[in-house]
Amino acid sequence: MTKGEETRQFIIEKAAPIFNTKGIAATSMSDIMEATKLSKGSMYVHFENKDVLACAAVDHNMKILSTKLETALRDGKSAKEQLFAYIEFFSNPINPPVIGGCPLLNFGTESDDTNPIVKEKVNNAIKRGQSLLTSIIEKGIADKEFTPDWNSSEFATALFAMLEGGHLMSRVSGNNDNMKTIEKTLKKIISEKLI
Amino acid sequence: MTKGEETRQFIIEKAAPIFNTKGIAATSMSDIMEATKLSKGSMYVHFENKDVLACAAVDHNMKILSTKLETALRDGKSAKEQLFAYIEFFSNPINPPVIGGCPLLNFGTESDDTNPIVKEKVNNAIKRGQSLLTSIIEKGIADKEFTPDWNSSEFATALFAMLEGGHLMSRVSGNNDNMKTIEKTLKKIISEKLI
DNA sequence: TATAAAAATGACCGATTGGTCATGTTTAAA
DNA sequence: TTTAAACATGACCAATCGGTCATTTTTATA
Repeated sequence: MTKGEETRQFIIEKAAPIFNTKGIAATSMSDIMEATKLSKGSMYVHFENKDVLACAAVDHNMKILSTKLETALRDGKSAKEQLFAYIEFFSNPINPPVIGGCPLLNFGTESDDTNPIVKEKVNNAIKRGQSLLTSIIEKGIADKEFTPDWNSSEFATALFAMLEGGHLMSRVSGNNDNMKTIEKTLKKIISEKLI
Repeated sequence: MTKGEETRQFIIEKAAPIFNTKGIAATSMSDIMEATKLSKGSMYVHFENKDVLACAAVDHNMKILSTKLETALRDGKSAKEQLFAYIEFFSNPINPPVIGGCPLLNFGTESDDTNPIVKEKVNNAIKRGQSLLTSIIEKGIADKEFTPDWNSSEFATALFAMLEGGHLMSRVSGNNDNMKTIEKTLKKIISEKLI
């Protein structure tokens, strides 16, 4: 990595949690300057404008999420264990895997009416999440772990929605109670599908 | 209503959809001035600052939501019908009952890390939503409509989370497909609890 | 080690932000 | 109809916004 690439990456890493916490619109270049201790001119050497930096920060936040999720799923031996790991990975919104909370929720709600580029990034990330879940369930069905009549993509959608909704509820209430209820509910449904 | 109260209300009604669409931080007083065709000074006669106006707009958006929801539930004769009406009320995020989409989702995600006052407003609104759902289910159980072993508050939480999560997914994807899947899933679960 | 390119700096720019206030106009009660 | 209070106006304010650029410093290669 050249010096320039290093600095660019450094800025992204410092900026990502700020954008995810405050939102894109509410984050100023001064915020990033303060966090990086870099001058304004230097920021614009590496990013042609704030939007480009914000997009890079969005990507980075989602990358952290998917990387950490991948790690969390790796130890799951069965499909059931992987689904449980997936749920547990999202079960602590007060101390979430990505600083500022779920970037899909944060950037999705901010961008849906205002920023089509970020919106599409979030849309694709959600689709990837859904298809990952679907494939885990289908693997479980193929391995005779789950009942074959289980509608995999339908449940994947429901599970994903519940986790995102539960994330919101817990973040706003300031505790994980709602999320724990959802974790319990989801695990019960999955257990009922075990053969 | 005095002239002043009328103007104040007029400003709130014009401002509410803007705040709900763009977000609080990204909405400027100039945006409100343009929408109301009022002068800046006039805005500050009725609201001491932007935060106060934003809070009033948040309240107004939530009021619209709860009022429309109340109307939608009124015709439901049984508990089952009311639950279905509740779900259907939220089943079209692309053309939602409140301009800009669900204010709980929008203001909740924006405020959770930055605005404790709005955060608490959203928290209370969610609690009201949950207890409304819980009481409908419990009425259904008392009326021998649902099986008595149904955990009402647990399902209320799950239902609420799924609707919010589905709302996000549909808004970001630009269509109601995910929400329709969730509607179907929820209705199936409820139907299984019918006696 | 010489040197050209890349990176970093910070003063500076116009535009916009939230907010104030003296002034003029409208409202509503006496 | 008088009159004081309430309301509306828009020029104005300091602060901050995103962004530029001439200049200096650092990097990396020949």
